[in-house]
Amino acid sequence: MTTTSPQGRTEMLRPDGSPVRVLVVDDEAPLSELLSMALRYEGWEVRSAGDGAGAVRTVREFRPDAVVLAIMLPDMDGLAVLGRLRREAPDVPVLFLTARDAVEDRIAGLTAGGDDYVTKPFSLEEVVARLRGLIRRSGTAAVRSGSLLAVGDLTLDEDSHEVVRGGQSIHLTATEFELLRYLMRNPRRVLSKAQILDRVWSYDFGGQANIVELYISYLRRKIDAGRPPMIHTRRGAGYLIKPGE
Amino acid sequence: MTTTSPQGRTEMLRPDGSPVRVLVVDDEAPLSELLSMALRYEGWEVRSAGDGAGAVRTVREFRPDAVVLAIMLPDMDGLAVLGRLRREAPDVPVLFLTARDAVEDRIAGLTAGGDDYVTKPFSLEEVVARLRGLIRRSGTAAVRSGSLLAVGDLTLDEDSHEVVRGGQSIHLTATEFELLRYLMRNPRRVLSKAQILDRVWSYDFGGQANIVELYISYLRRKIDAGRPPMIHTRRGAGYLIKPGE
DNA sequence: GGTCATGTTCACCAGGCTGTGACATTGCCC
DNA sequence: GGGCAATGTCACAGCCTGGTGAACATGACC
Repeated sequence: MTTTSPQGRTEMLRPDGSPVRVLVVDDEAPLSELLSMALRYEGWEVRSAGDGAGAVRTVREFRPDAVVLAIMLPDMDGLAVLGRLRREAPDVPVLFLTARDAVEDRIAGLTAGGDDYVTKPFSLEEVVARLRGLIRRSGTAAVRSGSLLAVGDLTLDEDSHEVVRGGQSIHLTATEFELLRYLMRNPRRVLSKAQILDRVWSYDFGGQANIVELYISYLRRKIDAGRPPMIHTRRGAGYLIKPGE
Repeated sequence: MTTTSPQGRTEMLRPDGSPVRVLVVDDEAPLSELLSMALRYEGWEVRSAGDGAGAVRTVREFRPDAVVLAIMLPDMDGLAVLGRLRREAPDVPVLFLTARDAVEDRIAGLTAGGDDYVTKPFSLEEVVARLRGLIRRSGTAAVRSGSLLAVGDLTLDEDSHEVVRGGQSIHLTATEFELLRYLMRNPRRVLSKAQILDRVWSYDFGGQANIVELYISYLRRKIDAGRPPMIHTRRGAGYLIKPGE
Protein backbone atom coordinates (compact mmCIF):
# COMPACT_ATOMS: atom_id res chain seq x y z
CA MET A 1 0.00 0.00 0.00
CA THR A 2 1.24 3.48 -0.79
CA THR A 3 -0.43 6.67 0.30
CA THR A 4 0.36 10.18 -0.70
CA SER A 5 0.62 12.78 2.00
CA PRO A 6 -0.56 16.39 1.55
CA GLN A 7 3.01 17.39 0.70
CA GLY A 8 3.03 14.92 -2.14
CA ARG A 9 5.53 12.58 -0.54
CA THR A 10 4.90 8.90 -1.13
CA GLU A 11 5.02 6.79 2.00
CA MET A 12 5.43 3.08 2.46
CA LEU A 13 3.10 1.37 4.87
CA ARG A 14 2.63 -2.12 6.24
CA PRO A 15 -0.60 -3.99 5.57
CA ASP A 16 -2.07 -2.80 8.88
CA GLY A 17 -1.32 0.84 8.06
CA SER A 18 1.55 1.21 10.50
CA PRO A 19 4.87 2.59 9.26
CA VAL A 20 7.58 0.39 7.84
CA ARG A 21 10.20 -0.67 10.39
CA VAL A 22 13.92 -0.56 9.82
CA LEU A 23 16.81 -1.63 12.02
CA VAL A 24 20.20 0.09 11.59
CA VAL A 25 23.25 -1.82 12.80
CA ASP A 26 26.51 0.13 12.80
CA ASP A 27 29.08 0.97 15.43
CA GLU A 28 30.03 4.38 14.04
CA ALA A 29 27.62 6.54 16.02
CA PRO A 30 27.63 9.64 13.78
CA LEU A 31 26.97 7.62 10.68
CA SER A 32 24.31 5.58 12.40
CA GLU A 33 22.54 8.74 13.52
CA LEU A 34 22.75 10.33 10.11
CA LEU A 35 21.17 7.28 8.62
CA SER A 36 18.49 6.95 11.26
CA MET A 37 17.49 10.56 10.73
CA ALA A 38 17.23 10.14 7.01
CA LEU A 39 15.12 7.03 7.38
CA ARG A 40 12.82 8.60 9.96
CA TYR A 41 12.36 11.43 7.52
CA GLU A 42 10.99 8.83 5.12
CA GLY A 43 8.26 8.23 7.65
CA TRP A 44 9.74 4.94 8.77
CA GLU A 45 10.11 3.67 12.31
CA VAL A 46 13.79 3.22 13.10
CA ARG A 47 15.77 1.43 15.80
CA SER A 48 19.52 1.14 15.93
CA ALA A 49 22.05 -1.22 17.42
CA GLY A 50 25.80 -0.77 17.85
CA ASP A 51 26.87 -4.38 17.88
CA GLY A 52 25.85 -7.86 16.79
CA ALA A 53 24.34 -8.94 20.08
CA GLY A 54 22.14 -5.87 20.24
CA ALA A 55 21.14 -6.40 16.64
CA VAL A 56 19.91 -9.91 17.31
CA ARG A 57 18.03 -8.78 20.39
CA THR A 58 16.35 -5.94 18.55
CA VAL A 59 15.37 -8.07 15.59
CA ARG A 60 13.66 -10.44 17.97
CA GLU A 61 11.45 -7.87 19.64
CA PHE A 62 11.20 -5.11 17.04
CA ARG A 63 10.48 -7.35 14.01
CA PRO A 64 11.80 -4.93 11.37
CA ASP A 65 10.83 -5.07 7.69
CA ALA A 66 14.44 -4.52 6.69
CA VAL A 67 17.90 -4.32 8.26
CA VAL A 68 20.83 -2.07 7.42
CA LEU A 69 23.94 -3.95 8.50
CA ALA A 70 27.54 -2.72 8.61
CA ILE A 71 29.94 -5.52 7.78
CA MET A 72 32.52 -4.56 10.39
CA LEU A 73 31.22 -4.71 13.95
CA PRO A 74 33.11 -4.71 17.26
CA ASP A 75 31.91 -8.03 18.66
CA MET A 76 31.37 -10.29 15.67
CA ASP A 77 31.81 -10.05 11.94
CA GLY A 78 29.06 -9.55 9.44
CA LEU A 79 28.69 -13.20 8.53
CA ALA A 80 28.12 -14.27 12.11
CA VAL A 81 25.58 -11.52 12.71
CA LEU A 82 23.84 -12.40 9.47
CA GLY A 83 23.53 -16.02 10.51
CA ARG A 84 21.99 -15.09 13.85
CA LEU A 85 19.64 -12.62 12.20
CA ARG A 86 18.50 -15.18 9.69
CA ARG A 87 17.63 -17.55 12.49
CA GLU A 88 15.43 -14.90 14.09
CA ALA A 89 13.87 -13.64 10.90
CA PRO A 90 14.57 -15.76 7.84
CA ASP A 91 12.87 -13.49 5.36
CA VAL A 92 13.96 -10.02 6.39
CA PRO A 93 15.97 -8.36 3.60
CA VAL A 94 19.38 -6.96 4.50
CA LEU A 95 21.23 -3.97 3.09
CA PHE A 96 24.95 -4.29 3.76
CA LEU A 97 27.21 -1.31 4.35
CA THR A 98 30.79 -1.97 3.35
CA ALA A 99 34.04 -0.18 2.65
CA ARG A 100 34.75 0.29 -1.01
CA ASP A 101 37.82 -1.91 -1.11
CA ALA A 102 36.47 -4.74 1.02
CA VAL A 103 33.75 -5.47 -1.47
CA GLU A 104 34.68 -8.21 -3.82
CA ASP A 105 35.79 -11.07 -1.61
CA ARG A 106 33.70 -10.64 1.53
CA ILE A 107 30.38 -9.76 0.01
CA ALA A 108 30.40 -12.56 -2.48
CA GLY A 109 27.76 -14.98 -1.36
CA LEU A 110 26.17 -12.64 1.13
CA THR A 111 23.63 -11.17 -1.18
CA ALA A 112 22.07 -14.53 -1.85
CA GLY A 113 18.42 -13.68 -1.99
CA GLY A 114 17.06 -10.27 -2.54
CA ASP A 115 19.75 -8.70 -0.40
CA ASP A 116 21.76 -5.74 -1.61
CA TYR A 117 24.68 -3.61 -0.53
CA VAL A 118 26.14 -0.12 -0.80
CA THR A 119 29.73 0.96 -0.36
CA LYS A 120 30.89 3.71 1.98
CA PRO A 121 30.84 6.58 1.43
CA PHE A 122 27.27 6.41 0.17
CA SER A 123 24.62 9.01 -0.53
CA LEU A 124 21.49 8.95 1.60
CA GLU A 125 19.35 8.99 -1.50
CA GLU A 126 21.00 5.79 -2.61
CA VAL A 127 20.53 4.02 0.70
CA VAL A 128 16.87 5.00 0.86
CA ALA A 129 16.31 3.93 -2.71
CA ARG A 130 17.91 0.54 -2.16
CA LEU A 131 15.93 0.00 1.03
CA ARG A 132 12.69 0.86 -0.70
CA GLY A 133 13.60 -1.60 -3.43
CA LEU A 134 14.36 -4.37 -0.94
CA ILE A 135 11.16 -3.82 1.02
CA ARG A 136 9.08 -3.55 -2.10
CA ARG A 137 10.42 -6.82 -3.44
CA SER A 138 10.35 -8.71 -0.15
CA GLY A 139 6.60 -8.30 0.08
CA THR A 140 6.80 -7.82 3.87
CA ALA A 141 5.06 -4.54 3.57
CA ALA A 142 2.13 -4.83 1.22
CA VAL A 143 3.89 -2.57 -1.20
CA ARG A 144 4.50 -4.45 -4.40
CA SER A 145 4.01 -1.83 -7.02
CA GLY A 146 5.57 1.57 -6.91
CA SER A 147 8.87 1.31 -8.73
CA LEU A 148 7.52 3.94 -11.09
CA LEU A 149 7.69 7.63 -10.21
CA ALA A 150 5.60 9.99 -12.29
CA VAL A 151 5.26 13.76 -12.44
CA GLY A 152 3.22 15.10 -15.32
CA ASP A 153 4.33 13.39 -18.52
CA LEU A 154 7.67 12.49 -16.97
CA THR A 155 8.22 9.01 -15.56
CA LEU A 156 11.20 7.38 -13.87
CA ASP A 157 11.48 3.64 -13.27
CA GLU A 158 13.63 2.80 -10.28
CA ASP A 159 14.07 -0.82 -11.38
CA SER A 160 15.12 -0.32 -14.96
CA HIS A 161 16.53 3.19 -14.45
CA GLU A 162 14.46 4.24 -17.42
CA VAL A 163 13.38 7.86 -17.77
CA VAL A 164 10.72 8.86 -20.26
CA ARG A 165 9.14 12.20 -21.04
CA GLY A 166 6.21 12.42 -23.41
CA GLY A 167 6.90 8.94 -24.74
CA GLN A 168 10.52 9.75 -25.47
CA SER A 169 13.25 7.85 -23.67
CA ILE A 170 15.98 9.96 -22.05
CA HIS A 171 19.45 8.84 -21.11
CA LEU A 172 20.79 10.10 -17.79
CA THR A 173 24.13 9.56 -16.06
CA ALA A 174 24.18 8.01 -12.59
CA THR A 175 24.37 11.37 -10.80
CA GLU A 176 21.72 12.98 -12.97
CA PHE A 177 19.48 10.02 -12.29
CA GLU A 178 19.80 10.30 -8.53
CA LEU A 179 19.18 14.01 -8.61
CA LEU A 180 16.07 13.61 -10.71
CA ARG A 181 14.82 10.80 -8.50
CA TYR A 182 15.18 13.00 -5.43
CA LEU A 183 13.29 15.81 -7.10
CA MET A 184 10.55 13.50 -8.32
CA ARG A 185 10.11 11.92 -4.92
CA ASN A 186 9.37 15.42 -3.65
CA PRO A 187 7.22 16.97 -6.37
CA ARG A 188 6.00 20.55 -5.97
CA ARG A 189 8.27 21.00 -2.99
CA VAL A 190 11.21 23.40 -2.89
CA LEU A 191 14.45 21.61 -2.08
CA SER A 192 17.39 23.76 -1.01
CA LYS A 193 20.80 23.30 -2.54
CA ALA A 194 22.06 22.16 0.85
CA GLN A 195 19.35 19.52 1.09
CA ILE A 196 20.10 18.30 -2.38
CA LEU A 197 23.82 18.20 -1.71
CA ASP A 198 23.24 16.22 1.49
CA ARG A 199 20.94 13.68 -0.10
CA VAL A 200 22.31 13.14 -3.56
CA TRP A 201 26.06 13.45 -3.03
CA SER A 202 28.02 11.19 -0.66
CA TYR A 203 28.17 12.33 2.93
CA ASP A 204 31.88 13.07 2.65
CA PHE A 205 31.68 15.20 -0.46
CA GLY A 206 33.82 18.28 0.06
CA GLY A 207 33.33 20.19 -3.17
CA GLN A 208 31.60 23.36 -4.24
CA ALA A 209 27.85 23.80 -3.87
CA ASN A 210 28.02 25.02 -7.44
CA ILE A 211 27.84 21.40 -8.47
CA VAL A 212 24.10 21.34 -7.80
CA GLU A 213 23.48 24.20 -10.22
CA LEU A 214 25.60 22.45 -12.77
CA TYR A 215 23.64 19.23 -12.56
CA ILE A 216 20.33 21.06 -12.56
CA SER A 217 21.54 22.63 -15.76
CA TYR A 218 22.38 19.21 -17.21
CA LEU A 219 18.96 17.88 -16.24
CA ARG A 220 17.14 20.81 -17.80
CA ARG A 221 18.95 20.27 -21.05
CA LYS A 222 17.75 16.67 -21.14
CA ILE A 223 14.35 16.87 -19.45
CA ASP A 224 13.00 20.26 -20.39
CA ALA A 225 14.62 20.73 -23.80
CA GLY A 226 12.10 22.54 -25.98
CA ARG A 227 9.18 21.54 -23.75
CA PRO A 228 7.27 23.33 -21.04
CA PRO A 229 9.80 23.44 -18.19
CA MET A 230 9.24 21.20 -15.19
CA ILE A 231 12.32 22.12 -13.18
CA HIS A 232 11.91 25.53 -11.59
CA THR A 233 14.23 27.82 -9.64
CA ARG A 234 13.08 29.60 -6.50
CA ARG A 235 15.72 32.21 -6.08
CA GLY A 236 17.26 32.20 -2.64
CA ALA A 237 15.34 29.03 -1.75
CA GLY A 238 16.14 26.16 -4.05
CA TYR A 239 14.63 24.08 -6.84
CA LEU A 240 11.41 22.17 -7.38
CA ILE A 241 9.84 19.96 -9.98
CA LYS A 242 6.21 20.04 -11.05
CA PRO A 243 4.17 19.14 -14.12
CA GLY A 244 4.89 21.41 -17.06
CA GLU A 245 2.41 24.09 -18.13
CA MET B 1 0.60 -22.65 -12.95
CA THR B 2 2.90 -19.69 -13.21
CA THR B 3 2.09 -16.16 -12.20
CA THR B 4 4.07 -13.08 -12.93
CA SER B 5 4.64 -10.59 -10.16
CA PRO B 6 4.71 -6.85 -10.79
CA GLN B 7 8.46 -7.00 -11.06
CA GLY B 8 8.19 -9.47 -13.90
CA ARG B 9 9.59 -12.40 -11.95
CA THR B 10 7.92 -15.72 -12.65
CA GLU B 11 6.82 -17.72 -9.63
CA MET B 12 6.09 -21.40 -9.26
CA LEU B 13 2.92 -22.42 -7.47
CA ARG B 14 1.27 -25.65 -6.39
CA PRO B 15 -2.12 -26.60 -7.78
CA ASP B 16 -3.86 -25.04 -4.76
CA GLY B 17 -2.04 -21.74 -5.27
CA SER B 18 0.29 -22.12 -2.29
CA PRO B 19 4.03 -21.71 -2.79
CA VAL B 20 6.27 -24.60 -3.72
CA ARG B 21 7.93 -26.30 -0.73
CA VAL B 22 11.59 -27.21 -0.55
CA LEU B 23 13.57 -28.97 2.17
CA VAL B 24 17.30 -28.20 2.48
CA VAL B 25 19.40 -30.84 4.24
CA ASP B 26 22.99 -29.84 4.98
CA ASP B 27 25.10 -29.68 8.11
CA GLU B 28 27.13 -26.63 7.10
CA ALA B 29 25.02 -23.87 8.60
CA PRO B 30 26.29 -20.89 6.54
CA LEU B 31 25.83 -22.76 3.29
CA SER B 32 22.44 -23.99 4.32
CA GLU B 33 21.35 -20.45 5.14
CA LEU B 34 22.72 -19.05 1.94
CA LEU B 35 20.74 -21.61 0.01
CA SER B 36 17.55 -21.15 2.02
CA MET B 37 17.73 -17.44 1.49
CA ALA B 38 18.12 -17.80 -2.26
CA LEU B 39 15.24 -20.25 -2.47
CA ARG B 40 12.96 -18.09 -0.38
CA TYR B 41 13.72 -15.26 -2.73
CA GLU B 42 12.26 -17.45 -5.46
CA GLY B 43 9.02 -17.27 -3.54
CA TRP B 44 9.32 -20.82 -2.24
CA GLU B 45 8.62 -22.06 1.27
CA VAL B 46 11.81 -23.47 2.77
CA ARG B 47 12.63 -25.67 5.75
CA SER B 48 16.06 -26.92 6.65
CA ALA B 49 17.52 -29.85 8.54
CA GLY B 50 21.08 -30.42 9.73
CA ASP B 51 21.11 -34.20 9.79
CA GLY B 52 19.45 -37.28 8.37
CA ALA B 53 17.07 -37.88 11.26
CA GLY B 54 15.80 -34.31 11.10
CA ALA B 55 15.44 -34.61 7.36
CA VAL B 56 13.22 -37.67 7.62
CA ARG B 57 11.11 -36.03 10.30
CA THR B 58 10.67 -32.87 8.28
CA VAL B 59 9.78 -34.71 5.10
CA ARG B 60 7.05 -36.51 6.99
CA GLU B 61 5.31 -33.42 8.29
CA PHE B 62 6.34 -30.72 5.79
CA ARG B 63 5.68 -32.74 2.61
CA PRO B 64 8.10 -30.82 0.39
CA ASP B 65 7.90 -30.75 -3.40
CA ALA B 66 11.65 -31.22 -3.61
CA VAL B 67 14.63 -31.92 -1.37
CA VAL B 68 18.16 -30.55 -1.53
CA LEU B 69 20.36 -33.17 0.10
CA ALA B 70 24.05 -32.96 0.97
CA ILE B 71 25.73 -36.33 0.54
CA MET B 72 27.89 -36.03 3.62
CA LEU B 73 25.93 -35.77 6.87
CA PRO B 74 27.04 -36.26 10.46
CA ASP B 75 24.74 -39.11 11.43
CA MET B 76 24.23 -41.17 8.31
CA ASP B 77 25.45 -41.10 4.75
CA GLY B 78 23.48 -39.92 1.78
CA LEU B 79 22.39 -43.35 0.64
CA ALA B 80 20.84 -44.20 3.98
CA VAL B 81 19.04 -40.86 4.17
CA LEU B 82 17.80 -41.28 0.65
CA GLY B 83 16.36 -44.68 1.48
CA ARG B 84 14.49 -43.34 4.48
CA LEU B 85 13.27 -40.36 2.50
CA ARG B 86 11.99 -42.56 -0.28
CA ARG B 87 10.00 -44.58 2.24
CA GLU B 88 8.30 -41.39 3.43
CA ALA B 89 7.83 -39.82 0.03
CA PRO B 90 8.58 -42.10 -2.90
CA ASP B 91 8.05 -39.48 -5.59
CA VAL B 92 9.77 -36.40 -4.22
CA PRO B 93 12.66 -35.36 -6.46
CA VAL B 94 16.05 -34.92 -4.83
CA LEU B 95 18.91 -32.59 -5.73
CA PHE B 96 22.18 -33.89 -4.31
CA LEU B 97 24.98 -31.62 -3.18
CA THR B 98 28.36 -33.26 -3.46
CA ALA B 99 32.04 -32.38 -3.34
CA ARG B 100 33.71 -32.13 -6.71
CA ASP B 101 36.08 -35.00 -6.05
CA ALA B 102 33.41 -37.39 -4.75
CA VAL B 103 33.20 -40.64 -6.63
CA GLU B 104 31.24 -39.97 -9.76
CA ASP B 105 29.76 -43.42 -10.22
CA ARG B 106 28.12 -43.54 -6.81
CA ILE B 107 26.26 -40.39 -7.66
CA ALA B 108 25.38 -41.75 -11.04
CA GLY B 109 23.53 -44.58 -9.33
CA LEU B 110 21.73 -42.23 -6.99
CA THR B 111 20.34 -40.03 -9.67
CA ALA B 112 18.93 -42.97 -11.60
CA GLY B 113 15.38 -41.72 -11.22
CA GLY B 114 14.46 -38.19 -12.05
CA ASP B 115 16.94 -36.89 -9.53
CA ASP B 116 19.83 -34.56 -10.24
CA TYR B 117 22.96 -33.30 -8.55
CA VAL B 118 25.37 -30.36 -8.42
CA THR B 119 28.93 -30.26 -7.16
CA LYS B 120 30.24 -27.84 -4.55
CA PRO B 121 31.06 -25.08 -4.98
CA PHE B 122 27.93 -24.32 -6.97
CA SER B 123 26.33 -21.13 -8.17
CA LEU B 124 22.94 -20.19 -6.76
CA GLU B 125 21.59 -19.67 -10.23
CA GLU B 126 22.48 -23.25 -11.07
CA VAL B 127 20.86 -24.76 -7.98
CA VAL B 128 17.69 -22.79 -8.51
CA ALA B 129 17.55 -23.78 -12.16
CA ARG B 130 18.04 -27.49 -11.41
CA LEU B 131 15.38 -27.40 -8.71
CA ARG B 132 12.93 -25.71 -11.02
CA GLY B 133 13.65 -28.38 -13.57
CA LEU B 134 13.13 -31.21 -11.08
CA ILE B 135 9.89 -29.77 -9.75
CA ARG B 136 8.57 -29.00 -13.18
CA ARG B 137 9.26 -32.51 -14.38
CA SER B 138 7.99 -34.26 -11.27
CA GLY B 139 4.54 -32.81 -11.80
CA THR B 140 4.10 -32.22 -8.08
CA ALA B 141 3.51 -28.58 -8.69
CA ALA B 142 1.13 -28.00 -11.52
CA VAL B 143 3.86 -26.26 -13.45
CA ARG B 144 4.53 -28.12 -16.63
CA SER B 145 5.18 -25.32 -19.01
CA GLY B 146 7.49 -22.46 -18.26
CA SER B 147 10.85 -23.83 -19.26
CA LEU B 148 10.94 -21.22 -21.99
CA LEU B 149 12.15 -17.73 -21.23
CA ALA B 150 11.47 -15.04 -23.80
CA VAL B 151 12.49 -11.42 -24.13
CA GLY B 152 11.67 -9.78 -27.43
CA ASP B 153 12.76 -12.07 -30.25
CA LEU B 154 15.19 -13.87 -27.96
CA THR B 155 14.22 -17.16 -26.36
CA LEU B 156 16.03 -19.48 -23.99
CA ASP B 157 14.90 -23.00 -23.19
CA GLU B 158 15.97 -24.09 -19.73
CA ASP B 159 15.37 -27.74 -20.58
CA SER B 160 17.21 -28.05 -23.87
CA HIS B 161 19.58 -25.14 -23.21
CA GLU B 162 18.63 -23.87 -26.62
CA VAL B 163 18.99 -20.18 -27.31
CA VAL B 164 17.42 -18.61 -30.34
CA ARG B 165 17.28 -15.06 -31.55
CA GLY B 166 15.17 -14.11 -34.53
CA GLY B 167 14.87 -17.73 -35.61
CA GLN B 168 18.62 -18.23 -35.52
CA SER B 169 20.09 -20.74 -33.08
CA ILE B 170 22.98 -19.52 -30.93
CA HIS B 171 25.57 -21.64 -29.17
CA LEU B 172 26.54 -20.51 -25.67
CA THR B 173 29.06 -21.93 -23.21
CA ALA B 174 27.83 -22.99 -19.77
CA THR B 175 28.78 -19.73 -18.09
CA GLU B 176 27.40 -17.60 -20.87
CA PHE B 177 24.17 -19.56 -20.64
CA GLU B 178 23.79 -19.04 -16.91
CA LEU B 179 24.51 -15.36 -17.21
CA LEU B 180 21.94 -14.93 -19.97
CA ARG B 181 19.39 -16.95 -18.02
CA TYR B 182 19.83 -14.74 -14.99
CA LEU B 183 19.41 -11.62 -17.09
CA MET B 184 16.35 -13.02 -18.85
CA ARG B 185 14.73 -14.05 -15.59
CA ASN B 186 14.94 -10.38 -14.60
CA PRO B 187 14.10 -8.51 -17.78
CA ARG B 188 14.12 -4.71 -17.77
CA ARG B 189 15.69 -4.65 -14.36
CA VAL B 190 19.17 -3.33 -13.65
CA LEU B 191 21.35 -6.01 -12.07
CA SER B 192 24.56 -4.88 -10.40
CA LYS B 193 27.82 -6.62 -11.10
CA ALA B 194 27.88 -7.81 -7.48
CA GLN B 195 24.43 -9.36 -7.81
CA ILE B 196 25.43 -11.08 -11.02
CA LEU B 197 28.65 -12.33 -9.48
CA ASP B 198 26.78 -13.71 -6.47
CA ARG B 199 24.18 -15.53 -8.49
CA VAL B 200 25.98 -16.76 -11.56
CA TRP B 201 29.42 -17.59 -10.22
CA SER B 202 30.08 -20.08 -7.42
CA TYR B 203 29.68 -18.80 -3.90
CA ASP B 204 33.39 -19.11 -3.21
CA PHE B 205 34.58 -17.36 -6.35
CA GLY B 206 37.30 -14.94 -5.28
CA GLY B 207 38.35 -13.49 -8.60
CA GLN B 208 38.06 -10.17 -10.33
CA ALA B 209 34.64 -8.58 -10.78
CA ASN B 210 35.98 -7.81 -14.23
CA ILE B 211 34.89 -11.29 -15.24
CA VAL B 212 31.31 -10.08 -15.45
CA GLU B 213 32.21 -7.43 -17.98
CA LEU B 214 34.09 -10.00 -19.98
CA TYR B 215 31.15 -12.37 -20.17
CA ILE B 216 28.78 -9.55 -20.97
CA SER B 217 31.11 -8.80 -23.81
CA TYR B 218 30.96 -12.44 -24.99
CA LEU B 219 27.18 -12.46 -24.80
CA ARG B 220 26.90 -9.26 -26.79
CA ARG B 221 29.04 -10.70 -29.51
CA LYS B 222 26.72 -13.68 -29.81
CA ILE B 223 23.32 -12.20 -28.95
CA ASP B 224 23.45 -8.66 -30.22
CA ALA B 225 25.79 -9.10 -33.20
CA GLY B 226 24.55 -6.77 -35.91
CA ARG B 227 21.07 -6.54 -34.39
CA PRO B 228 19.36 -3.97 -32.23
CA PRO B 229 21.13 -4.41 -28.88
CA MET B 230 19.23 -6.05 -26.05
CA ILE B 231 21.96 -6.01 -23.41
CA HIS B 232 22.42 -2.53 -22.02
CA THR B 233 24.95 -0.98 -19.65
CA ARG B 234 23.85 1.41 -16.93
CA ARG B 235 27.12 2.99 -15.98
CA GLY B 236 27.72 2.86 -12.25
CA ALA B 237 24.63 0.72 -11.78
CA GLY B 238 24.85 -2.53 -13.72
CA TYR B 239 23.39 -4.30 -16.72
CA LEU B 240 19.90 -5.10 -17.95
CA ILE B 241 18.27 -6.92 -20.81
CA LYS B 242 15.21 -5.73 -22.68
CA PRO B 243 13.67 -6.19 -26.12
CA GLY B 244 15.72 -4.52 -28.83
CA GLU B 245 14.55 -1.30 -30.45
C1' DG C 1 49.92 -37.42 -24.08
C1' DG C 2 48.00 -34.16 -27.13
C1' DT C 3 44.50 -31.25 -28.49
C1' DC C 4 40.67 -28.48 -28.00
C1' DA C 5 37.13 -25.85 -25.64
C1' DT C 6 36.31 -23.21 -21.87
C1' DG C 7 37.25 -20.23 -18.06
C1' DT C 8 40.16 -16.65 -15.88
C1' DT C 9 43.58 -13.07 -15.47
C1' DC C 10 46.15 -9.26 -17.10
C1' DA C 11 47.04 -5.17 -19.47
C1' DC C 12 45.72 -1.56 -22.08
C1' DC C 13 42.68 1.50 -24.47
C1' DA C 14 38.68 4.47 -25.16
C1' DG C 15 35.29 7.05 -23.74
C1' DG C 16 32.17 8.71 -20.39
C1' DC C 17 31.43 11.05 -16.21
C1' DT C 18 32.46 14.20 -12.68
C1' DG C 19 33.88 18.30 -10.66
C1' DT C 20 36.58 22.87 -11.16
C1' DG C 21 37.11 27.48 -12.38
C1' DA C 22 35.93 31.07 -15.25
C1' DC C 23 32.63 33.65 -17.27
C1' DA C 24 27.83 34.99 -18.81
C1' DT C 25 23.29 35.89 -17.50
C1' DT C 26 19.40 36.84 -14.68
C1' DG C 27 16.72 38.82 -11.20
C1' DC C 28 16.40 41.65 -7.16
C1' DC C 29 17.03 45.74 -4.39
C1' DC C 30 17.86 50.33 -3.91
C1' DG D 1 19.03 52.14 -14.25
C1' DG D 2 23.08 50.63 -11.53
C1' DG D 3 25.06 47.45 -8.77
C1' DC D 4 25.22 43.18 -6.61
C1' DA D 5 24.26 38.56 -5.46
C1' DA D 6 22.55 34.41 -7.18
C1' DT D 7 22.20 31.37 -10.79
C1' DG D 8 23.32 29.31 -15.40
C1' DT D 9 26.58 27.57 -18.64
C1' DC D 10 31.03 26.50 -20.84
C1' DA D 11 35.29 24.22 -21.57
C1' DC D 12 38.58 21.41 -19.75
C1' DA D 13 41.26 18.00 -17.06
C1' DG D 14 41.56 14.00 -14.48
C1' DC D 15 39.76 10.00 -13.15
C1' DC D 16 37.31 6.08 -13.25
C1' DT D 17 34.63 2.58 -15.54
C1' DG D 18 33.89 -0.48 -18.89
C1' DG D 19 35.34 -3.08 -23.15
C1' DT D 20 38.32 -6.17 -25.32
C1' DG D 21 42.53 -8.66 -27.14
C1' DA D 22 45.86 -11.82 -25.77
C1' DA D 23 48.04 -14.89 -22.74
C1' DC D 24 47.66 -18.35 -19.40
C1' DA D 25 45.28 -22.23 -16.70
C1' DT D 26 42.39 -25.95 -16.42
C1' DG D 27 39.91 -29.79 -17.51
C1' DA D 28 37.54 -32.78 -20.97
C1' DC D 29 37.97 -35.66 -24.68
C1' DC D 30 40.25 -38.50 -27.98
